[in-house]
Amino acid sequence: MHGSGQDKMIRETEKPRLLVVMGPTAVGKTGTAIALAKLCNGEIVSADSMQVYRHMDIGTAKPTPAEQGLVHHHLIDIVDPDEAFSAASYMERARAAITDLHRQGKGIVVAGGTGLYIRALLGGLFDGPGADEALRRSYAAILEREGKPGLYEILKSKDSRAAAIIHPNDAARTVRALEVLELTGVSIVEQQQDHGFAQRPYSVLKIGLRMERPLLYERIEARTDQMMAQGFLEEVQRLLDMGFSEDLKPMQALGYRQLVRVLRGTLDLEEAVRSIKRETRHYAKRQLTWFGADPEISWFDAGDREEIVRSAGRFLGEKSL
RNA sequence: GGGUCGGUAGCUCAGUCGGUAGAGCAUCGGACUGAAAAUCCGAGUGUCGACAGUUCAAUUCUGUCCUGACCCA
Repeated sequence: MHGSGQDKMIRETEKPRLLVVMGPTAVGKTGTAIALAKLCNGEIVSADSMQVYRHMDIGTAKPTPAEQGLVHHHLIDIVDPDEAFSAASYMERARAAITDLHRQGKGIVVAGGTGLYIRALLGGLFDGPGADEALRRSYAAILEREGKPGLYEILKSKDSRAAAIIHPNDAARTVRALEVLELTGVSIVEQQQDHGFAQRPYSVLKIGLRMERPLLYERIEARTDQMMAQGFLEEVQRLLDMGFSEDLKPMQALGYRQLVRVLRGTLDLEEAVRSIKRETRHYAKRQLTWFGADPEISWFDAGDREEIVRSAGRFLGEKSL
């Protein structure tokens, strides 16, 4: 016989169970996540690299106040656009939120389209140094002066293992590899291989939402038009008025960078909307590639809410067995 | 009605002094460990308007037709 005290102990020591809703942009993750959260008396932990920013609402397709009123959302509106943020900050804060929810006995639904953030949350990141702005500025200067070949030559001479993996044109990864080597003395490749995203702090059901490509693209275009109608351009103007520079990372995001140019008068509005639609399609394609490579994902038709709920119920139900 | 210039990839076009063709964008595929809506890599997907003639061989030359733009009436 099991006493209730023992049950409680088992429950407290077992890993938190997570429903993770993933898929390309505009496939309907928000609605599915809300439905699942209601099912399990849960709350939502967003896994979206843009929705973390305050004041960026329309362009990031953030859940509306009404939607956020239905179910509590975490990891949304947690930093200003001029604050540093990263996959590591995400991991730390999302894990804290999950620990909290688990203690409260709440259900937990992770939902988002940022593959790296989900991977970091579920598997960890190698224990390396964060961004070193001074170092990055100095490499940016080298890049400016000598171009990508010059930067890559430095990597080749200092870390041939990393150079073998990183493409000469990929300046972002070249800089990161140099940064890690300089700050730790150990090749980034070695540290990544040792780590291998091997942490398993959670018990997870990965729910992938799929949709026929033409329909997905239609939804992306319709949603872009809707964003414009809702005042996306005005939102960008507001951000600039608040003093957030167009050089900030989040202001380089899809849509924001085009609309900044419209406001600067260097891009035609119609052209900008076309560009946003096109690049959002490309973005969805990259997400599909990322998630498609994950063999742990169970895929569902985005519209088949019943089947998703049934599978989630089975996964969560095992908890009480 | 006459004339000129066009019709080649989904789009805009280049090209072949006759040996079945290639750029940009679109599209498709891939990578991704502290910027990830970022960054980067790869692939041409084609009745060369139609029919006929010349030719070993025609998308290319010739003719007719269809079609678009412009000019003259």
